[in-house]
Amino acid sequence: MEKKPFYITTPIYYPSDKLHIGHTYCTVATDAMARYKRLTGCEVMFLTGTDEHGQKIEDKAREAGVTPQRFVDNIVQGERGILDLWKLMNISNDRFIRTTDSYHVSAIQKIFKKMYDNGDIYKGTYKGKYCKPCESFWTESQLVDGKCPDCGREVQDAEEEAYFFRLSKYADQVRRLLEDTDFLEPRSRVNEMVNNFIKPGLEDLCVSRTSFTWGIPVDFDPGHVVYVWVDALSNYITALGYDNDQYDDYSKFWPADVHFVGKEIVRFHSIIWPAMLMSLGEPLPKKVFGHGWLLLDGGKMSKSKGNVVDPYILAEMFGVDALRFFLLRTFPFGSDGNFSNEALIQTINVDLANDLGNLLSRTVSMVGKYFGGRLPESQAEDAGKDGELVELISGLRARYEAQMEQYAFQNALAEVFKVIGRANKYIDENAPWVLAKDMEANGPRLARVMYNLLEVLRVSGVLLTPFMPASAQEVLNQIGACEDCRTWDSAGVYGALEKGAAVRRGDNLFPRVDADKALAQLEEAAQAAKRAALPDLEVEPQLEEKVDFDTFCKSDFRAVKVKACENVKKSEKLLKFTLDDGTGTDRQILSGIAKWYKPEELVGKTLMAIVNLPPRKMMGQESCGMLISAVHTEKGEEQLNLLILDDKIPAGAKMC
RNA sequence: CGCGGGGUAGAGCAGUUGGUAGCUCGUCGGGCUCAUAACCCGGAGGCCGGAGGUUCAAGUCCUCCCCCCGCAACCA
Repeated sequence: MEKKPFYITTPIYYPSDKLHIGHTYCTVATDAMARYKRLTGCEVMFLTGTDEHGQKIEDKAREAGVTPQRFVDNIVQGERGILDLWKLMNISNDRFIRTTDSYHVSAIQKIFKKMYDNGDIYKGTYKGKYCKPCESFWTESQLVDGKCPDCGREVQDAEEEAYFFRLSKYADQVRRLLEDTDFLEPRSRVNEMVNNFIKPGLEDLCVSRTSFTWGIPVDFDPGHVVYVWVDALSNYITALGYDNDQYDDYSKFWPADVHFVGKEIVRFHSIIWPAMLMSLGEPLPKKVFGHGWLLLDGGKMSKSKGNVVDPYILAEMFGVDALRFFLLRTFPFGSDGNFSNEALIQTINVDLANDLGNLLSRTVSMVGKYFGGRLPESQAEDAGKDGELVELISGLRARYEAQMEQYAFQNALAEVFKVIGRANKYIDENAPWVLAKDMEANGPRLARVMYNLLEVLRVSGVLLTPFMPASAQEVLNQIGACEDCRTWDSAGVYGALEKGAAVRRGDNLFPRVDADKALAQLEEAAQAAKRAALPDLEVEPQLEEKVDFDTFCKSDFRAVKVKACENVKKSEKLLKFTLDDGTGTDRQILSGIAKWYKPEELVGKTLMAIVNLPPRKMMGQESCGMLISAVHTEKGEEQLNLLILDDKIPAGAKMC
């Protein structure tokens, strides 16, 4: 039988920075959906990727002193980059598109030309405010107090030649699409779009730029590059081979079944993207789903707030499956959710360790203890005691499916865990350890109790596979599920597990997390990350104030030789130097550099000192002058290097 | 009156078309011992942001007000 195609996408992410937990959330959700569809027998195309052009990347690359291409290469392919992250998170995307891929670039040029030729893209002028020193355009609303938001200087009216897309032409069609169909979900987003953007009147959209060069050139008009809309949104079709020879699945997979997008880009996907496709005469995607954000302390996550959560740290600490599960189990997909480490740990401990992990552990252990790991064929059911559980198992797949089809991951998982909870209760009701006291009489009954528990684990295991691929397989392995009873079909029926399947006890699937310890570790990791984010190298800014030559000349700098050096008792910072300053009398200087130097390594060195500072007492000892050091900051940590001079310079030589 | 979302037990959330207010954690008490000090049962704890209104009946519909959050057009 022909498999039903299913095409699902994440947004393509903007690699100006490393990705955070919010991106991970969206990608994990898409992955769970893709795996679910594969499980049900669809032929799935799961696309994700990166949107790599634009001013911001160009600027960031310049700051970093590399070409834009190298800059994005590093974030995408580099260590702990985007590809690494998706590998770590066990993301099963079939394709990964980068807007710098050559096939995409040439396809975009064709698409742009096509829309130009059909009259939907035309040349006009883009009016704005221009800041000359910054060489940047701003809109009226971006200005801060009427001045350039970057440098605060005055801006001037300016015009720039640009291409525009006739978005206005499609306003009515798009409005009907939004209001009369379930193209955009959740429904609450529709009002927002219509009220905010369509009702006030859709203006034509500026789709090219001349103010930067890091973009796809408009091939028939040098100097212009394609601006983000056409470039980025079209990825969903170019990745299938639209207007290029790299791939050839367009007819098979387009229109997409669903685009998962964050609520901040719903506008682009529900207004601009359909309009573009209308212009191209191509079918529209079946659905755009705008999911919510993960908030921290009720507010938005952002670099500037310094509250960005690093998925690497969490995955490494708690396990990939636990993190994936948490994200989809805890938050309704359509609305915002409050992320916290406490909630993550709680979910792991309650759902995964106490309920699921412990159910597996106690069940497998009892099958081992009472039956040597293999249940007998002869089992005695007790309709009164088993009925409710058996019915729950039989209907679970259908309830799960109903929720999954609405992208209600949270509810789908709640259904699974309702049954897991019921199974734990079932153990209590049937007290297998009591039955086991008389195996002769109760053996078959006990076997059936255990079998029912294994069935709960089997069906749950199958249905949890899209969320926790590795752990769910381990559940199925431990209960000895055969290949045929791990399928979607088998998850829909009670009794698919072979009666005599052999269990195999394994390690604890989800160990309990020690919350206090884990939180302390996370705090530490966060601090470390903060340090790593500090600039590699910082030096003090130069003084604005001038010093006159005479004043400068009053400072008497001399070469000095270290005759002896020792730590000052009871002082952590001070070293005591005995110096030859060329006068024939030893000079003593105390210097707060013990953190950087050991006394013995400095003996015999030639250093630089200012010798006419007034003597000063430190820790009860006199210091006559000061040794000169170079200081700078690395990763926020102060670094110090003494000026060590050439040994051929004689003691007492004047510095000038 | 720019737009949208939200204000429900100590915390975090669910509440479909109006009909006795639920879940998880925490807390208090009990049970069990197979299991990852886990599991099971029970109790306490809410005038569902405030004020009006519709209705036999409102967290759920209508009006007004207060508070929190996000977005506000080329910023990807």
